[in-house]
Amino acid sequence: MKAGTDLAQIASLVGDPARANMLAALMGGAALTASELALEAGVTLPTASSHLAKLTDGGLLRMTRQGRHRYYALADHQVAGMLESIMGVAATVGPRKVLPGPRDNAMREARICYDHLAGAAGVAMFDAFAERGFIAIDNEDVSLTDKGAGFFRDFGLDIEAMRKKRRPVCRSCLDWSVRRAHLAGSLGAGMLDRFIALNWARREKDSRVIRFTPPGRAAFEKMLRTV
Amino acid sequence: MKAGTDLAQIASLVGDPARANMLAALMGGAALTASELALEAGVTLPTASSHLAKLTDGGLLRMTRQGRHRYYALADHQVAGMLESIMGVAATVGPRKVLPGPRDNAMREARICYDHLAGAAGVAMFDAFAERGFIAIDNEDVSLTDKGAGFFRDFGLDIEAMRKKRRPVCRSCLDWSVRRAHLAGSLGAGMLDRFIALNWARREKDSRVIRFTPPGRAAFEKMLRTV
DNA sequence: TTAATACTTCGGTTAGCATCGAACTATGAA
DNA sequence: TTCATAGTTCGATGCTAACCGAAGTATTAA
Repeated sequence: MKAGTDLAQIASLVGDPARANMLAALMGGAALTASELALEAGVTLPTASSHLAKLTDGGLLRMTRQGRHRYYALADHQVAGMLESIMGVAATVGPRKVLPGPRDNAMREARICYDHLAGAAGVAMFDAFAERGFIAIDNEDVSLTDKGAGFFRDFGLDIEAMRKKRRPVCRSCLDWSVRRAHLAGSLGAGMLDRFIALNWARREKDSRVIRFTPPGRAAFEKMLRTV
Repeated sequence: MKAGTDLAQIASLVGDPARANMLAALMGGAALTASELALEAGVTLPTASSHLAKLTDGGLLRMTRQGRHRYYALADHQVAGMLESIMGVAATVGPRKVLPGPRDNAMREARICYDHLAGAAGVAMFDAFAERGFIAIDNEDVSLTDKGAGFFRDFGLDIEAMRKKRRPVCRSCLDWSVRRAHLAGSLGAGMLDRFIALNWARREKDSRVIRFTPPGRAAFEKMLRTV
């Protein structure tokens, strides 16, 4: 019964449309200012300010001052994971009758999900790695194989450093747009970092869209084929 | 922006105290009648009925009629996972002053998490195995040692068969009730199977609670000590 | 048929909270 | 200092939704 109260407290924070829009915007991983979030949520500054205070008090956001700006970001990975899991449920039960506009198309193709690659490109990568036995999948659980560790090391990732961190190396994450799993965890984040470092892709400013460069797209697809 | 709306829709369903209490009660895995859930939520039948309709429409619950009863249960695995993840956030953020009721106590003590043992008993077992060097823990990653393989073989598990499967043999899984790791993967599942085969424990019907038999409890604790 | 149980629907009340404008605080620039 | 930008606090308003009692439907029991 007290469990229900805790549940309700957190969920009701997410359950308001204005706040939910702010949280969704922050799932891109970037920290945003109060004004930007107000715009994103479609409310005035005072309203946004009140919501942001609630979210921060509730432990869902953390705030850092920088000059006269206040940057808000998701508090931690656990919060991001919770939001993804709610989105996952929303995607499976939702009406799903939205015809995607041009911008949505880009989102469906490749976007950032907290800090790793999601969308069709993310799903394709996940499938390719599984196919080749670089990752082992057991329902919800994903683990890195020895064979995979070798490949990712060659690709420029520091697997040992990842293993030392508290964050899971491998995780699957359900994609709301395609309803398929993609690669999360520090491995997923590391791969996206590498793509950007190699100039295969870049983040679109103030958006969750990931744009592949033409040579990057080719290299990415080649990697999937040869994998 | 559409993402935020979906998010809010689902979260607001969970965000009402009465509904959250119902959902929490249903996390036990058992299907409950409308009257039972009304009692659980502390509201009258009409109010409960209205809430249950919303939850069912929203895709969070599924209902089956049986005579003049209507049994409600969580819609699927994904919904249960979402609730767990919200509880996880609530636990890290929340005041942590919950006095668990008798039923919650059983859940905290020993319950099933997918297919392996969780709760205090699961954590104790995990710690004991780690202590003795049967499993090696490197932050998130857990691996089976040679010494451990010998022990588990003697206990009746087919380690070689587990290694052949794609599923990771060893995994750790974070427990929301105690916030400590316990043993997942095929080894975790195998151990629980053995406990049940040995009649040390059994699953409570329509629930996630695991009940140890008195001799089973003694044998389990002896195993932990001698391990 | 009658009665009882299990649950839903309807209607009206109430309380909470999201919202905004206006005024206030704080940081930075001229 | 003065002005501008960024954000918060306050007070009033209005809408939503949770709630219950009473009446209605459905299923089983006698």
